[in-house]
Amino acid sequence: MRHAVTQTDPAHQAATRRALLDAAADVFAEVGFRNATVRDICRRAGANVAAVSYHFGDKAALYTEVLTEQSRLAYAKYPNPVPVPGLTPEQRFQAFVRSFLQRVLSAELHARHGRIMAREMVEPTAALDRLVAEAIRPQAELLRGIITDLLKGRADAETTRLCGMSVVGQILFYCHCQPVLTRLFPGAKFDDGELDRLTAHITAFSLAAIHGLPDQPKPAVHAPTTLPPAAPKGSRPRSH
Amino acid sequence: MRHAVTQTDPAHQAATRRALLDAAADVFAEVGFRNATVRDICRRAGANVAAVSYHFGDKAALYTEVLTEQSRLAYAKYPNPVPVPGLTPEQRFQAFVRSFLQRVLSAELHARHGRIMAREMVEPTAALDRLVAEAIRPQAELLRGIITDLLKGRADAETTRLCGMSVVGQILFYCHCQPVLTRLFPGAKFDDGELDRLTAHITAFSLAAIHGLPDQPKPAVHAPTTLPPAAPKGSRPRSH
DNA sequence: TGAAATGTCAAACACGCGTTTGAAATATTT
DNA sequence: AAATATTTCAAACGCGTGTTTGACATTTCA
Repeated sequence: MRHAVTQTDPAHQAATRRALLDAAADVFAEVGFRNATVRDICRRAGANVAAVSYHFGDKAALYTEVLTEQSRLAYAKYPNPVPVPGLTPEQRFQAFVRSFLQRVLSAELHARHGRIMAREMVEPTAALDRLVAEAIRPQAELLRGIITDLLKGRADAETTRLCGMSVVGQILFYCHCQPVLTRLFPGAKFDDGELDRLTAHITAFSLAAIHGLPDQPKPAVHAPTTLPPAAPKGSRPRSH
Repeated sequence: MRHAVTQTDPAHQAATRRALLDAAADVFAEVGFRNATVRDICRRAGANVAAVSYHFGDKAALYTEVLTEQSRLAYAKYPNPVPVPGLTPEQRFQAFVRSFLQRVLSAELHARHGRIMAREMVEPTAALDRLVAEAIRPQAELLRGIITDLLKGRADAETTRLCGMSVVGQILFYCHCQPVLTRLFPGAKFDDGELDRLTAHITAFSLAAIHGLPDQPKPAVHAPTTLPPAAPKGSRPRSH
């Protein structure tokens, strides 16, 4: 990769920083910030051990740069749906789920964004606060708006929030639990090759849930094995 | 005279081993296997650095013992619902969700089981295979049976599996994404103090979804922003 | 008792880590 | 061409890690 040019010709000089960012994105996605070693990153980038310190200051600064870039790449390639007037809330909902899944599972981006985010959630670094403010909270607000429209005033803010978490939980499951899924269902894939299937299921499941929610949230039951608030047999609350 | 046991086992000698297991459970839950240090564990246990090596062989063996014990404790305190004849699938479903949430969020057990499992999923150790075989797969089978009953033959095996993952995804969300949740909703708690609320929501959401699923799974859509399966009116695919 | 077995401890070992160093190699400017 | 700035590199530094060591304390039991 570097034999065609001398080591310090301009193309190669710019390339070292780029190679470090690429290698670091892979390593951080694979093993997380703490377990990643700058020696491994530099080896994959074909650079010297001191390169990270020289080009980025230290390992943490490289990480935040990778985090920012991967997030930017994911949203650039798979942006949130733009609010086209005339779209039904159901259509906006499906588009939201689909783009979310794409960003998080995209094989073309090596699922780096999703895997880095998953690690950041289980083992937060100092970069998480900015990430929440700049990426996650807008995302949550977008989803909240869609679900509010879907509910058409049939539920309070708390229920709306819980519905949002039910949706995001379904999506992130395929990202957070890959190691378990591959062991539980060997042979089955849960990458973006299954994008259409996963989008269709999560959309159908969630829309049926939101449309079918009882108008007033039932009070919580206390006994461990008490009656669910659910309907008896035959009642299919798909009122529509 | 002692009994047939030739080895010495007064309560006092067993105390160090016990203290190590307790301290290790806390530390592993807080920072994960890789980031945990035996020095920290031993300090909290009031033991010497060499204690882990002496009593358990090495750090990894201590970890698998902690993993096994915490799983056992969680299931002992909050067992899966026993299949009482006469219970509706809806009742069995709610009991499943509730006990799952309890095991994973229990403050009394310091949420150790859930936090350790969350880390094990994002960063698997050699212990994950056994964990899947002994704990996770039976759990998945139990849920699959309940959902099969709920669906009453209205969906194929693949849809049943996807529904199970939608349910588990909702539950694990509160366990996997705590750091984000506390930043996104400061002041809100998502621990087992909210057990009733979370159980009620996940149960109502999922039952409405499962009861409301279309009888035949729709074919997956292919265009990135095409119609959702439930589009009332004004359906006009976006061109972009 | 006394010797063997068992548990504890401070110290040290071997290794991997992030980072720094100072010189050498290369680009850039004068 | 000379001088300066930039980038690379092998080597090493300082530190934290899991683990081992060997002396010492305690318990067991003939």
